[in-house]
Amino acid sequence: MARYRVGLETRERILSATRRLVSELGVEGVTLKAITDEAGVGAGSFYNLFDSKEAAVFEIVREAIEAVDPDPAGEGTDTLEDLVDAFVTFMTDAGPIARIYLQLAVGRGLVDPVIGARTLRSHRRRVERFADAARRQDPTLGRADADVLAETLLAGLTGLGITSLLDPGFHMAAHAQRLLARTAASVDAPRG
Amino acid sequence: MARYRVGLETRERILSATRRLVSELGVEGVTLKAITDEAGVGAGSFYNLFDSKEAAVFEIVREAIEAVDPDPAGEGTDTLEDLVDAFVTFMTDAGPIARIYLQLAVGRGLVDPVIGARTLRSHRRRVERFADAARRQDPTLGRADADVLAETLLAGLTGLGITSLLDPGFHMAAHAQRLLARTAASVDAPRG
DNA sequence: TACATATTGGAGCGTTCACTCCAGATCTGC
DNA sequence: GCAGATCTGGAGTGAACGCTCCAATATGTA
Repeated sequence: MARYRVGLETRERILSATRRLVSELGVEGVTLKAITDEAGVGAGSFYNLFDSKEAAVFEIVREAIEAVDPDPAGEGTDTLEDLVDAFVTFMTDAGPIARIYLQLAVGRGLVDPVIGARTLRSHRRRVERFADAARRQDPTLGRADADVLAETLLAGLTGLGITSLLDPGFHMAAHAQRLLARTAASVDAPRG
Repeated sequence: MARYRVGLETRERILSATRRLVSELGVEGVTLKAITDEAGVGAGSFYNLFDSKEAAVFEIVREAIEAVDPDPAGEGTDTLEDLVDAFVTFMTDAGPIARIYLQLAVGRGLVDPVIGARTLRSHRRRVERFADAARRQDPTLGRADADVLAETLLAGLTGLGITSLLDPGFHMAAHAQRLLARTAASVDAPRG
């Protein structure tokens, strides 16, 4: 939507403001006015660049997820451990944004079909990446088994992530490492 | 708050209406007016019986969770499998209410400190019940190990529940059974 | 029956807030 | 430096909605 340089700069100012405010107050806690005031622009400028308040929020979440991607180019060089680490990093280091992500993906995705479909799509892509990494590490692993492993691992990570955001004292990294070790082990030797 | 018979009946009508509407439209999607219209009462009657719209929603979620409890009396007779089954039943059979539960616990709990604290408390209670059941089944299991097992298992179940609500084709029961088998097995033989 | 207490409906209050509109300023390619 | 597109602020719109208030009525109790 932005074509001129000033427009692109304004866009960045708005995204920074949105990131700051939404991190602190959550999606519902932030008004459009707060964002435009913080960015030093009028509402008209905002709507010249974004379709809605939500669109700006989606954008900052997207950027935050992309920032921790261990293989942004999609070259297939990431290991299962890389992916788990990235997930943990996102949940712990990008805490406030991770909160927003879950608020949107779970809180809204379960109610709004459009957001739900979007969430499901990105979930499926993530499962596939986890499964691919698992098969690279253990070529004897069948596609179906790898999918189940990936689905289970991701489910566990998501649950741990939620707990970690609810409980500041929760040590997600340790739990995630144990989870990865167990999940992988149970594939090598299905009944220990 | 209700003392007279008519009040108790009104309370039930309001809860039924809330259950119906909120199941269909989500918490934010339902207005107080919709609830009172559906229940055939005025706003005054509603507020005579409930502190807020939210209070009524919490109540129906509480009742739905209680309804699947395999050991409501807390006699310590439930097995790990019972608890996993109850969780799966809640997520699949009570689908619409489970949606509301997650919407509140995750979507709101991560933003509103009061709801967050409440969610964390019930999470801790649930971890304890899972851990107790695990130790009854395997008395050699240490308390710390049981807690880790419970925490991990619950995290996985939560993640699977979210996926199951997002993806109608997802077979949660099968994944949960596998998860239980693997989690338990990995404790008996930590490194397969 | 008389009295205290509970219940009732629903008008309306007070507020919030995303978004529209548009005239004028600014930009960029030619 | 001109034309046409883009960008700008911010007043204003319009709708939403949780909750209060209270006089009238119903209920239970002694």
